[in-house]
Amino acid sequence: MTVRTRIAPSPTGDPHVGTAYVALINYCFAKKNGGKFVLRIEDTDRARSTRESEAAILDSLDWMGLSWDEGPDVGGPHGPYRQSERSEIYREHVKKLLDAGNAFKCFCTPQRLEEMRAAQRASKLPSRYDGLCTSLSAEAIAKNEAQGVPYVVRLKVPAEGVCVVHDMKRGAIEIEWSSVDMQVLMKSDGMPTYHLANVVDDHLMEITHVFRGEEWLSSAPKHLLLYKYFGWEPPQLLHLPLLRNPDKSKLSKRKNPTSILFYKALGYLPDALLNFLGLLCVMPPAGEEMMDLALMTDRFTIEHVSLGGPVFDVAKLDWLNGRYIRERNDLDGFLAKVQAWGLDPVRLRRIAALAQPRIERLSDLGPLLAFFFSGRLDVTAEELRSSKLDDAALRKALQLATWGFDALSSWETGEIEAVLKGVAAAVDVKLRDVTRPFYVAITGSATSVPLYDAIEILGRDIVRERLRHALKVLGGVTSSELKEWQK
RNA sequence: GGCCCCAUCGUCUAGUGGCCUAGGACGCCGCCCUCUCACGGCGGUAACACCGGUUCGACUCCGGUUGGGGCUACCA
Repeated sequence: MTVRTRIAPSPTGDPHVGTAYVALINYCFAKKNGGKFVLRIEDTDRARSTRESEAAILDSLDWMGLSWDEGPDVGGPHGPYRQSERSEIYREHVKKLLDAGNAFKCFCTPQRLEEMRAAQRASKLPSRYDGLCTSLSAEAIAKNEAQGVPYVVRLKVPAEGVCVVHDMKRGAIEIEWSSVDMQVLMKSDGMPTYHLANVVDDHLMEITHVFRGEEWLSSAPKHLLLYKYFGWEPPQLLHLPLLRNPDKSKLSKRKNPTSILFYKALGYLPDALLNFLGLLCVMPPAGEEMMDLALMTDRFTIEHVSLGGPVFDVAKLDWLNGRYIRERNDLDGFLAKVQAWGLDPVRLRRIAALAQPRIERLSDLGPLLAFFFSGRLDVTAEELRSSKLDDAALRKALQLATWGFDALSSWETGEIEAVLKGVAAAVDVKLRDVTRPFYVAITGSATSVPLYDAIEILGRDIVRERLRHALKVLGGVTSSELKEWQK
């Protein structure tokens, strides 16, 4: 049997370094065993999935040198590779489950479910669907459907016994069926949930090994149950540890840059970033930690995938990136990389347009534009402070802007301006008064090129990082402030 | 709270019962090189979470404790 692995990102945000890490492991295992590596887009969340995100994820994985044998862009024998285009397949499979009595229609309203969970929480019981709709008569179901009452389809779960999940590294894991929820398999909009789609697709796409994040471990019983209901052989499972922040919590963009785009924007080389991720799952040759993809593939073994959640150590990434810059490039190669990174004609033209009206000598460009070619700016609290806002209001403004920017679906000056206007209103000062500290935080100076353009050109990731830094030098935000401002 | 996973220097890790007075790498410190800095070279700092077993012998096996993490959605 041919080994087939997959990476199945959800296009609901920026391409995450964790996705690249999981992809790398799946890639290495497939290639090492002469198999295929498949890319599938899990866009069953209609509200959050976007084509822009999908494109960014594909571009980023490609940028890092991870190529797939089958996927939405290159096609393949098991397509389509985008779940939103496979609705009919899921519908058929849900029908099979329903007909066999392995799933049931649930007409409970979100309100009832919420009340149910609140009651369960109050009495300290595990949160789990109470099974009300499992006892609905055929007539009641028909009546509801005739009236057009929206419903979901839920998985029937054994009342007792244990499910044994075989993890390739952790061995047998026992989970009580009584702790497994009657998961929604098909949402009221007719789209499947991850749980259903992932099982159906992995089977149909003949995936033999599933290496995925540890966050899926506790839902593995649901997946195994589906394989059983369908009469299919489940793939081998291996749950990978989650990448961590320095404080050991799950790597999150709230605390650290997580987007591959950020690392690209800062001038990390794709080979270095990939090598760095490889150090977390491949044992390098003695005395040498530089590895290209071919070497990592060759050396990959699941025995050397460690289970402890690794901290994403930027200092080590920096060291490795430095080595790639100086050891893997002659001067011409280095120059080409510099040009590709910072002297992209389109970007440069936009920047030049901002600078031209504001300079008297070309040599004014350096100080005026340095912030476009920098990572973190070493801005101090003194520089950020303004007479119009006290520290608390200043922090609130920065935090609200961070949230506002994160929520933007499109990154362009109009939207950016709207966020800042909202922030000004929220802290009750004129726009120009709230804007000043943002100039400092983002451009490093209170006098600079237009802010909205600068923000747009710098990109979401660097802006988030600079706002985070500003917040940090101002003493950070307390959790009570966070709660208060969220309103 | 409940369920589950994990546990070697600050960080990434080697180590699969004796080879371990625990090895490497990053970071940090010192020295050398040197017009500065960086690079490079050399040296140093620093860990088996704890408590019980099993064993002639535990970093390695088992149990408990502690700590960390994940899940607990009509998100993935």
